[in-house]
Amino acid sequence: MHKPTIQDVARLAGVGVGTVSRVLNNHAAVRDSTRQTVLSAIRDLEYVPNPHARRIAGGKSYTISILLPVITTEFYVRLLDGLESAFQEARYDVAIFPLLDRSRLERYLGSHTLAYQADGLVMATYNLTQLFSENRLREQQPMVLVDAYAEGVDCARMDNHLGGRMAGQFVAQQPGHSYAVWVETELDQIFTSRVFEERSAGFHAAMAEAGRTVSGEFISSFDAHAARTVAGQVLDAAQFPATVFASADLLAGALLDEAQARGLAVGSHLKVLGFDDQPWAAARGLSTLHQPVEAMAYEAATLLLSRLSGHRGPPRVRTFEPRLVLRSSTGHA
Amino acid sequence: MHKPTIQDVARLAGVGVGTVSRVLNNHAAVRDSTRQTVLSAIRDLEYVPNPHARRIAGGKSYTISILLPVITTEFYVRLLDGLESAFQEARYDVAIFPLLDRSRLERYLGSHTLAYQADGLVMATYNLTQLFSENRLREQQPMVLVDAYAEGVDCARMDNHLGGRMAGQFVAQQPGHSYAVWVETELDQIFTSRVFEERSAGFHAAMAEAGRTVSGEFISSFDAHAARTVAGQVLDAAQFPATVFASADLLAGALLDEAQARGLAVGSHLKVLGFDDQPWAAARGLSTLHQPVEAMAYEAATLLLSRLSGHRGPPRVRTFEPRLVLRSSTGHA
DNA sequence: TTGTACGCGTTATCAA
DNA sequence: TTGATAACGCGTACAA
Repeated sequence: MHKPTIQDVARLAGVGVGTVSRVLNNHAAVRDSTRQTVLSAIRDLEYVPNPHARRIAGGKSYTISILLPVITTEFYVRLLDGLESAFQEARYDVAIFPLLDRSRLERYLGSHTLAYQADGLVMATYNLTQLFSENRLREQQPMVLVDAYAEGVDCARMDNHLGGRMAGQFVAQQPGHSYAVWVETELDQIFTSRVFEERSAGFHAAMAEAGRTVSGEFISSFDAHAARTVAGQVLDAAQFPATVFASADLLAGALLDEAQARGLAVGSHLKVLGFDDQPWAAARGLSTLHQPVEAMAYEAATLLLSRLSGHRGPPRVRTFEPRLVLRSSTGHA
Repeated sequence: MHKPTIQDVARLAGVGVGTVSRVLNNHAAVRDSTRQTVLSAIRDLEYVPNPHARRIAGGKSYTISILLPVITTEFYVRLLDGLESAFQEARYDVAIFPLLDRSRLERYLGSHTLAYQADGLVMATYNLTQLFSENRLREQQPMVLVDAYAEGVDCARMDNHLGGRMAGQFVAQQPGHSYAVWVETELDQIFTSRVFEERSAGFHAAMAEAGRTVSGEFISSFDAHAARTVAGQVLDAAQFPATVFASADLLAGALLDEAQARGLAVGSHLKVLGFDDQPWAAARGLSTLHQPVEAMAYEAATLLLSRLSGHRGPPRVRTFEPRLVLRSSTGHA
């Protein structure tokens, strides 16, 4: 009474194992009536293909490893969801490798873990391609960058420059003074993402085009406590009416908190624009830039899958655009 | 120029594949000289055994899957580190499966992901054993709970009751009024952890034993914004001098913030005791309960590995004790 | 359109 | 102590 195999299915359905395999893999020509017979046999036996046997027979591991930073933020939850659903459709498995710090990166590179044995690699946010030159990652491994950009690799990225520009254009239209809060860049070269630099460049370009000046800029590290402290600094320094572009919703949320504590009228006296559209943003009326994360993730998976099925050709870059969502924190709706 | 197989190693070492396999698995009798020959061949070829082939031939996959909640908090970083290092020592591979919500749990159970095919299962914080009765998880799969407890399964857990008790004993010694802040319990049965209930029970028991009453209790969800709001409520309601036990450092941190904003003297007029000993706790002078997370994780791995190597017998429970760390938020040091 | 037979990389058995 | 060889469950040429 062991787990049913493809043999059992074939016997019950009265066909050869080859036919069962074809049904399993949606292969070309199988007569529809036999397909049905096979499928019902599969159901009856509650047959589930053994993925390990599939891997060994097919010569592929049917596994993709995903290297990503901390995953608690909504952004990475959505990213992971997009990637996993796309890969699952293609019957690929996913090995998640959270990159928490450099020592974990070393562990990944050094050990011969499952992740390292994968057919393909997805790298999120960080541009780890510089590890190529160190020959740490096998050059020929098919891979794709999500939410990051590098030359010579397929990329699916958010247009953060445009996002910053959209923010700048909006802010430039508001009366009064303009401020911005940025996220501190990581010191470790390898773990540096250019996301916030790009948002900043776009923001400044738009402000300059509109002939507006930024009255003050602030930098915060990416955690709630620091954000709140910086929010206090911003409101101490600001001249009102003021519009603040916070380059991440985390920072914008802290500004809303601090403004509330000070009894400031958010939406008129003080306007706040965030970036990310976190789940709570709608409830708190935070205007922000929404990112099509799932679409970007899905596209990244598609790019990688095409390489895995033999696609050659120059690296492709897919760019996704944020969308401005206006709510009460800027006096809308 | 493909990946070397056991055949290649055997050929280079001038032995049979059986011998190589024996060396690989530390099997009984292999002459030491041939063992060395084989090992050096393995090194030369940079040979790595194919886990899928092992799975299919030997019935084991040498993979452990780890089901755990969001992993950004320091607690899970440390937990993951402890687990990974223990399993790596035993040459087991690790498949991480972050359980972000119910849909991801479904994905794990429904699809036949790598994680699902592992030899063993580690479940962190959540007690998912009720899924057994639904026959969703294969009953016979070796598994261990970390940071959780259930009957009939090996567990490595923190004694949260004792932690709460230690907090209660400390708070009971302080003059003035006593308050407590708890973390909201998840609504979803499956994702319910009893951690905070236990801390609460221990706390109340200790207070009762000391003949002290709790002047007020508050509940917050586990996020920075809510914590700050609740912190405000606590300080609004409190009569001073007051000592507040916050059942998680996240909550305690919000209390420190709010107290600072109000200009309250922390350490005398207001004392705050947290739970977790987050990395920032020392810098901010937060008194708190430190948890030996790595040790607990390592022990969990050991329990599981013993099952995998054939250990039978009744479920074992290993309990770890928090340690009270006193800093300036309670007027120490 | 379908069935047969071989190969994938490893472990386990058995004879040497 | 070793080597040859039969499994393991599946994909896929190739033949029918």
